[in-house]
Formats: sequence, C-alpha cells, structure tokens
Amino acid sequence: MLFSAPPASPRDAVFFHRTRTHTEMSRKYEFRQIETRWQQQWSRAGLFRAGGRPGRPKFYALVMFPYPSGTLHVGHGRNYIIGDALARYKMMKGFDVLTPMGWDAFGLPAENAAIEAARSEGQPVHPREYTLRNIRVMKQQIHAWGVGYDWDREIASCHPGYYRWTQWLFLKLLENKLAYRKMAPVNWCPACQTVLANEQVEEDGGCERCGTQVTQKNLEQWYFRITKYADRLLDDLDTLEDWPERVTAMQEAWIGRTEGAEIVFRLESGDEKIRVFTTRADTLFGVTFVVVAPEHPLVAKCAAKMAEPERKKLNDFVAKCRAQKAMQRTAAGDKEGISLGVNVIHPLTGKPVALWAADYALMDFGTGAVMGVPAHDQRDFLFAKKYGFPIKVVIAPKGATLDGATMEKAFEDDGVQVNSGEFDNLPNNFGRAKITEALEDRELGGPTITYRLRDWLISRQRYWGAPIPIVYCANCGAVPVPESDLPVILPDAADFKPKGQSPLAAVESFVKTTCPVCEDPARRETDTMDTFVDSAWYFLRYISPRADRVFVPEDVNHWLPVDQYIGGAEHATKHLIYSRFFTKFLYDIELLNFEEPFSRLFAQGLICADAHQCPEHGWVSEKDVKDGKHSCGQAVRTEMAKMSKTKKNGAAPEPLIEEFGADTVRLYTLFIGPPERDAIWATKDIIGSHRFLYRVWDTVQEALPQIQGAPSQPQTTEGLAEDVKAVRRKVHQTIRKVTEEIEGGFKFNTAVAATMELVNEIKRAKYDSGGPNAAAVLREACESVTLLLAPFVPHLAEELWELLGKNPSIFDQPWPTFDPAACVEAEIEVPIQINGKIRSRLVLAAGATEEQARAAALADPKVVEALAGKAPRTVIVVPKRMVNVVL
RNA sequence: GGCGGAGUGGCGGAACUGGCAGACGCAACGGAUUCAAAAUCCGUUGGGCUCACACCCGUGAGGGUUCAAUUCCCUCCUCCGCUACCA
Repeated sequence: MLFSAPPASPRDAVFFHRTRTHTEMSRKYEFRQIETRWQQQWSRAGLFRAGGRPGRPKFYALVMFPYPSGTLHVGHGRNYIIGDALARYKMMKGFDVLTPMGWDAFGLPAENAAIEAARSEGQPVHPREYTLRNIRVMKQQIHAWGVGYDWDREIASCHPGYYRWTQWLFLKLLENKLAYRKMAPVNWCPACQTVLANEQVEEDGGCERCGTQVTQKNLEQWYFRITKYADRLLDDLDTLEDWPERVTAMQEAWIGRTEGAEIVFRLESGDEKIRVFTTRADTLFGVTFVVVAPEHPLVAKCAAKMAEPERKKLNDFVAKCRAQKAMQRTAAGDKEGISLGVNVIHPLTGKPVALWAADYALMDFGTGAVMGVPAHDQRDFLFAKKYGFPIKVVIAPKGATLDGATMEKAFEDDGVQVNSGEFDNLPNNFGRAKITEALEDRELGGPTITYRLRDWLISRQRYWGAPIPIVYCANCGAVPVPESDLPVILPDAADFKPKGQSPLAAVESFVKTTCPVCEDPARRETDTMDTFVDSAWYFLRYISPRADRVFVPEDVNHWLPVDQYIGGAEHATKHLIYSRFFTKFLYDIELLNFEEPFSRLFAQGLICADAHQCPEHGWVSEKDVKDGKHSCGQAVRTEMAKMSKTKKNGAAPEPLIEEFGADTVRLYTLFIGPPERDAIWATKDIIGSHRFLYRVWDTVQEALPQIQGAPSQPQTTEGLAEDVKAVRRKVHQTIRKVTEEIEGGFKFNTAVAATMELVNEIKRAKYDSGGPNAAAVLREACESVTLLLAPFVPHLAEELWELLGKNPSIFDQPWPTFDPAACVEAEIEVPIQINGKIRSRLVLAAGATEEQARAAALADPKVVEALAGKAPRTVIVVPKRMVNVVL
C-alpha cells in the first residue's frame, strides 16, 4: 500500500508527502520522467530542424562551437542555455530558426592526451579516438540540459569532409596571394615543440598551453596576409553596432593602426639608409641620436665592420637582448644601448647624429628604428640621460620656455616649434604636417601608417590538424595540391611526440609523393594548419554541411549573416578577427554577398567558483577539501576563478540534473545574474529555482479543476474581486516585462524574477467566488506563465501546456502578447515629499490630472501641518510617480 | 601607463529618460505542519534609535548641479578584463 512504501531518498519523501496531502487529481512534478519524455518528443518531431517553417523570416542563432576537451561543466552550460532559450523564444516569435552545433575538433590537447597515454600506459590513444569519445560525452551532456540543435547539420573540423574545404580555402587564399611562405623569427615553445602565433604567447612570455618560456627561432612558415585587410577590419567595426563595445575596443587595439611618418636617415659613410617611424615628425629637429632594435639587420652589418673587442661587446649585447625578449623586457624599465660606431645624417639639417642599438626599440613595431628626441619623449629622455646625449628643445609650451640642460622629464604636450629652422613659431600640430611634406619633397620620407596587427602565422609542427595542401618539388618549388586531389588526408602516425618537426614527417607514405606539375618525385608539406583556420569559416559550412563544394552560396546568402552569435569575449582578438577576415575575403572573391559574418554578438560572462590549491598536490577539487584543508592534511589556498579543468573547480551538471532536473539547472543558470557579467556559481542557491518550479507546477495543478472549460480570456473583469483583477493586470504587465527584458539584451535574470512575482500573485488570489470570468482570469494566468517560461524551462512548459488541454509543441505557439489596456492600474499610490523627503502617501486614481494630484497633496494632513498656513514655494508633480512640496 | 567594465543589505542581484533604493532569490529568524527530523507552507528581515508611532543614517570616498542623484558633472580609491618601452 502506498503509505507503507518508505521514502527512497529525501527528494522522494517530498513526493510521498505530497501524494498523501493533495487531492487525487493532483499529479506530482516528476521532472525526470517529464524531461526524458519531452527530449524524445523534440528529436522525434524535429523541433530544431531548420528550414521547416517556410515563409517565415529566418533567424540564425549560433553559439561558438566547443573544443571537445572532455566533459562540460556548468560554466560551459551558460553559453548553450542562453542560446537555447533564445532559439526557442525566436521560434515562438515566428521565426524559421537555424541553430546548429559542431566541434572544433582539431588541436593540441587531443595530441597531448595521446602522448600522455603513451607515456603512462605505454599505449597511445589516437587523437581521433580521444576526440570522438569526448564528442559523444559532450553531446550527451548537451542533450541532458534540454538544449536542442539541428543535429543533422553537425560538423567536426577533424572530419575529412570538413577539412577538405579548409584546405580548399587555403588554396584560394594562395591563389589570391593572401597565403605566402617566409623565413622569419617565430615564437617557439620548446616543450610543445611547435611554433606559436603572437596571440598564443602569454604576457609573461610563456606558452599559452604549457607555460614554458617561449624562445625565438628562424623558420620557414606559412602566413595569411591578414594585414592587407587591416583597414577594412578596423573601419567596419563601426558597422557592428550590436557588438559589445569591449570586444570592438579590443579588436581596435589589436589592429593598432597608427598614423605617422617614415623618415630616412642616411649613414654617414656608405649608401646604407635607415628608416624610422614616428608619430612626432614635428620634433625632427630635436633628434640627437637614432636607435635601432638589436634584431635590426643593420646591427649585424655594423658588427661585421667593427674591430674586436667592440664587435664582441655588440654581439654580446644583441645576444642578451634576444634572450631577454623571451622573458619579456620589463616595461618602461631601465634602458640599455650600445653604439654601432657610425653616424647617420639628419635629413633636414645634414648634421651627423649617433646611431645606437637599444633594447627599447622593438623590431616588431614600425620599422624597428626610432629617432631619439630626448626633449619630447620620456623614453628617449631617460636613454639620453644615461648615455649623455644632448637634449635639444624644439617644442615650447605656450607662453613658456624650456631648457634642455635643466629639464627633469620630457615635454610631451603640444606647443610651438622652436629651434626648427624654417618651421619655427608654427604650432607643432601644424608643423608636423609641414615637416612631413618637406621630407616628401626631398624623397627622405613621408606620411605612413603602421599596424600592430601582424600577418597570421598558420603553420604548426603538430599532427592533429589539417595538412597544408602543398608539395615541394626540386624543379617547381612549392606547388599547391590540385583541388581535385583534396582532401590531403591526415594519415595515421605511430608516434605523436613532436621532435621539432611535425610527426607527419616520419610518415613516409605521406611525405613521398609526386609533383603535380612535373610528376617528378616530391615531398609533401608536413606542417598542419592552426586550428583557428578551421574555426574561421565553420558557420558557413553549417548551411550545407554535406555539400560537395565549400558551401552553397545561395543558401549561405539566405541564412547569413548570423543574426545572433553567442560566445565568450576571450575570442575577441583571435577567432572573431579571423572569421571577419575570411568573410571579407570570400566576399571579395564573390562567394558571399555580405562582408561581416555576425550581425549581433553577445559575449556572456564567465561562471566562477572557488578553486583550491594544495601546496603539495596543486589544484585540487572542492570535494577533497574540508575546512580549508586538502584530504592530504595540508591547508589549501582558495581563490575565486573561472571554472576550468586546470583549476579543477568546474561543477559537473549531471548530479545537479539528477537531483533537481534540467529545467531547474537551466533556470538557475539564467537567474544567476546579468548574462554579460561574470557570475559566481553557488550550488546552494539552486534550491530557490527548484522551489519555484514546484510552485509553478502546484499552481497549475490546483487551478486545473477550476479552469476546466474556461476560456483563455475573461469577457470582462467587471465585478471581480480586487485580487483577481490585480492578477489579470499582473499577467499583462509581466508579458510586457518579460518580452522587453529578452528583446532589450537577454536580461533573463530579471525576466525570470518578473515571472516569479506573477506566480506569487496568482497563488495569493482567491478565485472561487468570481464565476466564469474569475476562472478565465486564472486560466489566462496559467497559460501565460507557461508560455513565458517555455524558453527557460522547456520540459516543464510542454508538460503543463498539455495539462492545460493544449496541443504540443508549445514552441509552435505564438509568444503571448499583452493588452496595454489590461496593464493599466486603476489606482496608484504616490509618495508625497516635503522638501524632497517622503512624508506621506496618497492613493490617486490612475487618470488623475496633475492639478488633482497637486490638490490632493496639498490637502494631505502632513503637508498642511508642514505648511502651517503658508503657501508652498513650489509643488512639483511627476504624474504617476510622486509629488514634491517645496516649502 | 592606455582602453574597457564594475563597486548597492549577511550573499547573488533589482531600480524606466534624474522621481518611493533594496524587486526577485539565497541565507537567517519566528510560526504552522510533524511523534520527530527533512521537505513544504505562512510571516519577519539594510543600519541606528524607539514599547510603538515617528525620526535619523544609508548605493566605494569626497565635492558639485538639482525641488529631487545608485543614475548627471569633477576629484580620488579599490577590484576585474584586455593591452603595454607601440616610437
């Protein structure tokens, strides 16, 4: 018998209790059963299949595809849940929604895992196996969250059917001279044994992946000429109005466009020239020395001409700087330099100026050479003080003079030109252009622009990536693999351990080939592409994932640009710039009719949690920490940090879904705070969302007998009790509020709060004596709550919708609309201020005029008392808000 | 150093265009229910003072504008992100 069955778990005890106390017709909220059922229904019915709603406007909702790293934590979930809520909302708003998912499946971790397994178990796990296994797990997790995608469009960048087209795009770039090979000093990680892009080197000079100090190495590498697009990438940021400013600001800084002038200094002897870049051509007459970066080609040439011991001193200095570079030359610290033993000629005065090499000149920026103007640049000033260069003032502040001999720091502000020959007395901003012009006339320089943005180095000496489709032939050089021979299949390799070149170099059957041009024996390129190449175009492949060409332009032009892209801001200067670059290129070769891939971008905040570090065991999981101590007994250091695998502070979704249900986890994730801001995950707070869903369930259950057969809207609220009228009003106000909160920037936290308020009010009111109209108000309320919650807690919503006697799916239902008339309050309580402080309150009819409000306020006893018979100085009436009586 | 974001109860966070600070939730406390506990339901909950009403204080700090400031302006402090000897 029911009563004798003992509760199996605390949670079941709730059901047990409820079954006893509620009437027979009440069903309990069995979220596990409900969630499984509806997840099956959605897949069966193809709810998320795009293109199934012809005639409706399209909406492409995209979340950044994940790297299949293992398992997902609740922080990852935020991204998918926001995207899913949006997709479901847009379905109800009448859009034909495309919401695809795939896997950024090439990359180092899979390879490192293979190496690690080989080391620890003596048996390598193939990166493919590792990746596919992770994909299976993560797909299952996404499913369990109730997050839906058009899985027919699933792609994985490691699949030959995908990387064939990554390779094809490489060939197209090559054809258009946007891919090229050059020998250059590159960032090299000695541990990962691979080249890194600038973006993959951390601030401290460590490798992004393993933290090992990055060194410099000369290698022949493939590059994409993204710098050719620098201006367009910068200028078009202005067209991206729906991108968060923090992201566009980061891209702007990353591109780093600087306008200035290039100035030529001839060497005193010989015909070598040196070009400097400056933004301060106006200070040209203040040049007392010129410095070049230690890596500058001229340095080696000068060294060659030097005699010992000067030559050794110079070479030692260069070597020291190179070594320092890896460890990051300390910012604005002590400056060091050394004479190159030659002078250069000032382009306008013709006078000799010393040429030095200095560590504060960077080969990476501008021309790698700087003109030293100590009077007007603080770095040059410090350098000049240290090595005794003269300080010549050429810009004077307004109405003042400066003396180079006594100044204590450089004067970097604007002023008037002095000691500058024919340019004297010009405001320096004007003189700058004049001097640049003069240089241009003499062919000794001119205006120029430099960028911080570098060309994109895409070669990686690693296995798990798309092979670069190039063949090297002794006769023909670097020859592109013909399109018809694509894909260049990534072969199996026996050993993934990098040895300074790609593991592919050891696979002879891969390397040995014939030249596509002359058919002589040739060797394949053994490097693979940076995974950011894979992800720079995946959003296009979703449209026609199995097509026998890169994509179908007509279809892509229909679905794109992406209407809403959702992801983390950490991709601001990598993936998001590369994708914009690819899109612009494809536009230029007329495969796309749009230039920007993502119309709107939403960068959601990170989910953080406490991370614990044990002095002996490193980062340890929360479950192994008690009272500030690790299970080994040592005290841990605790910090708040973004959930991550490394810090072992990622909360697993499975136990939470098991205990509370996917809908609860979804609701809490959306309720946790403003979605664009970082948030702290507090598992104990989940209970609030869980209780709320129980309350929603109960409210509808209790209502069911009363609303049987009632219409979905009351004919009138005339004669109904005040609390019932209030419910009706609140229903429409909440529809308005929730809709505005979603449309106005994904404010799910406040949208959920508004729905909670509504449910509280529905529960409080009594409907039994109100007849059919009260029943209709209750029915409308229940239906509205269900519809409003549907994007957030889809399983519960579907179930309630069915209980309310409606046909599934609720996502085929139109989003509810509000009746402005029903939102209007009959009476409004208005605070009365006296001299700006609230002293009383007044209930006014909603339609009260300003005059009526004023009169009512002046009649208020508190006001009468304060006035003491005198007339007020002013009375400010803000209709429906407040009245302020100023004495 | 530069750019961007933030600072509100014990906690997460609300607040339209300058108009009732603290919505909603967590925690806490009190009560109902229970043999009891859990769960659930109802209530209280910024601080001070008070029997209570009232009053005073209160949105990082200090100033200003205004009838009215979390909101606008100035100065400063702290935290986070990006970037940094960028010529």
